[in-house]
Amino acid sequence: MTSILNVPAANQLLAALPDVERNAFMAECETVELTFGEVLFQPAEALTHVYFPIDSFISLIVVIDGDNRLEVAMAGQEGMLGISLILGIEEEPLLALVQGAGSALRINAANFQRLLLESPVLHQRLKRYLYVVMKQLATTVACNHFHRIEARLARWLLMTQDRAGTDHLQLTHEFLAMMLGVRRAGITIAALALQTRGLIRYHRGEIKVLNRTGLIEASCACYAEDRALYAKMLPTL
Amino acid sequence: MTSILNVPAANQLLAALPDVERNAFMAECETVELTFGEVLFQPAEALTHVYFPIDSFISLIVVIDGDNRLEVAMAGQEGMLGISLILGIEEEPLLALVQGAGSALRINAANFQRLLLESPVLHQRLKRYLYVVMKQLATTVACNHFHRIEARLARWLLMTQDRAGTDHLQLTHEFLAMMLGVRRAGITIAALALQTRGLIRYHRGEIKVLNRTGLIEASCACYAEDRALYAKMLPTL
DNA sequence: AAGCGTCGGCACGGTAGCGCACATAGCGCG
DNA sequence: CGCGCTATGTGCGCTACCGTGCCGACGCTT
Repeated sequence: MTSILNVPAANQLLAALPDVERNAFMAECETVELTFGEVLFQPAEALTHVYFPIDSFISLIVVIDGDNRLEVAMAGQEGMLGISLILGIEEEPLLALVQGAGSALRINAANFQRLLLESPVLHQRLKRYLYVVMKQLATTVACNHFHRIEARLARWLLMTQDRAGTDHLQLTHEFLAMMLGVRRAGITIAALALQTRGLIRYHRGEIKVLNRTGLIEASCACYAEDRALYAKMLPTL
Repeated sequence: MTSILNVPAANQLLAALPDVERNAFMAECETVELTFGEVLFQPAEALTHVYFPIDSFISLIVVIDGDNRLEVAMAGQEGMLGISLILGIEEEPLLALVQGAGSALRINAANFQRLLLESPVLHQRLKRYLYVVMKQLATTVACNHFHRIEARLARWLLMTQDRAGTDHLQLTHEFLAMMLGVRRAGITIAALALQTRGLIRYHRGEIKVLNRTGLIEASCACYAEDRALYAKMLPTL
């Protein structure tokens, strides 16, 4: 009887909903397991489902000039995938790549749009989330432009840690280089600097965050700003 | 009698509306003159009005680390200012700086939100515009990261020309440097290269576009992509 | 225990763009 | 006509990062 109340709390956008709305929403959802490297959306492809990660997390990536790639946003249990459907647009602008395996709630696009009309609190909450993502996108333009690799790497590790919900991440330098749009050698140098300062430790694709506070200091202010904006717009209650 | 039909056609978001919706909207609008350098919104400030430029155009700027500035979007007669109000959020994330003096339609925030509920075509059109801006933001992250100053400058000049509606722009290197987040000397070099190729001519703050096609070739593909997306999502009819 | 693929450290020369500073040159104003 | 302001050109040394390629180390497989 109470099981329905325990499960959905895992996604922060859904957790704070009134019971009626959440139950109606959950009734249309299915739980899916996402595997590392899976592509949820291709740019400009028709959007058939919307995802609410529970313990998985997904990178949103711009593909430019054919082969250049750059991560511009990330979604985990604090967010959702398929935000353009909030606007009634049935395609996603970005490549959505599963970066942390785990489960997510999934809902059919048509049902999602219908429920949006019937669930005012959900609708408002998702519009606020969309706003947060937009502002973060704008910040990211400037962050990528002005901040050095080391600070951006620190920010990125923190964001990932928040979404993964563990201090133990599985990431190679190669992968990080693609996310930040830089050389692998560039990541090696930055990661080495963070490790030397005792903030992280890594070894063959396993990164452990040792000192979160120090990592925040090493990152640019963009990380703290992102968090503050989310907390302000989408309080957990 | 027909005057109401002539004026509003100037803004592309409003021009394509059914008469009923447009008339209702226009009834709440006032025309204002915007002057160069005027600030329409400060980041995180309460949003009292929404603007639909007619022949003015406005830069949306991220302010980061206290003093760094970078333009991340632009709005002219093809767009609007105050997009977050489409989502029901009464603050803007960015600094809105009038870059081309001219007129704009202005509407009170409360009336705007009310009209949105009563005008389905307008609402849908604005949601599509918001999507376009979001995708352009994402593209801009990558553009600023991967493309060189010269290409970005060319793109920027083209975007500005479209919004100014003339091949004669008033812009100093100093100003361009701020928009692109680079040194003035960097702009001098890039502008000189474009001038040498016969694409533009400039002199003490006056820039003339001589060869639009050539300028498009000199710019990165981002310009053409932006245009294509807008045309696809918001056909002029 | 040997082999092999993956991961990370490192070195090389090259380049875009930086910060700074200074020089020139139109243009308006008295 | 000359003064001063603003806009532009340019030079210098410097930094961050690039592309490439190599090598060693680890650890999984057989």
